[in-house]
Amino acid sequence: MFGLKICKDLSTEYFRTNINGMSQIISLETPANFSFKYTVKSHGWSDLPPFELDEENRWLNYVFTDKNSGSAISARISDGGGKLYIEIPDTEFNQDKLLGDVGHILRLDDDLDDFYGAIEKTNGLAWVAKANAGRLLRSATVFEDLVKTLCTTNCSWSLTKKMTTNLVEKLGTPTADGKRAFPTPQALAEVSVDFFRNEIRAGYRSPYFAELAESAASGKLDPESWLRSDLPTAELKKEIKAVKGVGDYAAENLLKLLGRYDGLVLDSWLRAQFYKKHNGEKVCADKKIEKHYRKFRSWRGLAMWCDMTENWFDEKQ
DNA sequence: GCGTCCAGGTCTACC
DNA sequence: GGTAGACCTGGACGC
Repeated sequence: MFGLKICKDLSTEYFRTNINGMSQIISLETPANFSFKYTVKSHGWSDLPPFELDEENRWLNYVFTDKNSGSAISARISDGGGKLYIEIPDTEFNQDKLLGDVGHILRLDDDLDDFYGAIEKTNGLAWVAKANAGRLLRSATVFEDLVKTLCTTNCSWSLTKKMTTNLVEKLGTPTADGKRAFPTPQALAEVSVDFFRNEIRAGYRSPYFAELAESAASGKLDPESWLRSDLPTAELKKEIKAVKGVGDYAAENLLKLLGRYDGLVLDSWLRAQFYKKHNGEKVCADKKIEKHYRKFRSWRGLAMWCDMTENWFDEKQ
């Protein structure tokens, strides 16, 4: 396992450099089969604030929150071949927590050997292991991923971006350099349903957001506990679906970000991609899609995602 | 510029 | 368990 443990091990080996006395750079070792490029572009999250991706200059920006102090800092993460370099302002911030969060969002502790083994003999998927793809970018908290997933339901990607941007800009903790973190459950719980409707443009989802924020802020619901849950995936899915506004698609999307790939996360886009690639552009039942990926067992959701997003990457590594 | 239609996933009521 | 209609927004399109 990489992630937190390794981050702790590295905590005494920080590589610090002052840049004009304004910022410092911390380095973090990555697993041998980690690809920065394939991870940050693994799905649409890098397009949503507080993520900011610069493909040309190869860095990913994210605004981290220190839960204890309540402060937020903007961090620029870039790849240095075997290491990540994280540039942060030269200010007081819990660096162990920051490194843990970086490991979490980039899935450094994901063990994909079994997945690569499951797909290595499958025509059309060999590139995945070769490119070290398969790590799916996620937010620093499950709560943030849950809210963002709700923002993807029943709307266009542009509306998802709009809602997420409004949440961050109107309710996120500001950083010293003018950026904002994703709002905490407490910050969301302080605004009304009308605020979600009129300011966030969440439409009919507004009461769902208000209810979710209230539950998470009061401690009645603890989305972070799902990361450590021992429940079988079907049971955990049932628990996630108990959140108003979360149906099959949203629950499976969140499970995917929790590291459980049993579900295919079928939405209209994914179905259309499958019809195009494997069914002669003809519509078919979901059961046929499920049958196609059944052989990958607990990895079927990740196998399908990689299969459908193959053409997102210009050249294979 | 305005009106209309459509896509998108979930909830609720009903069978 | 399956199905139909409502929910709401932004984009596309026609006028």
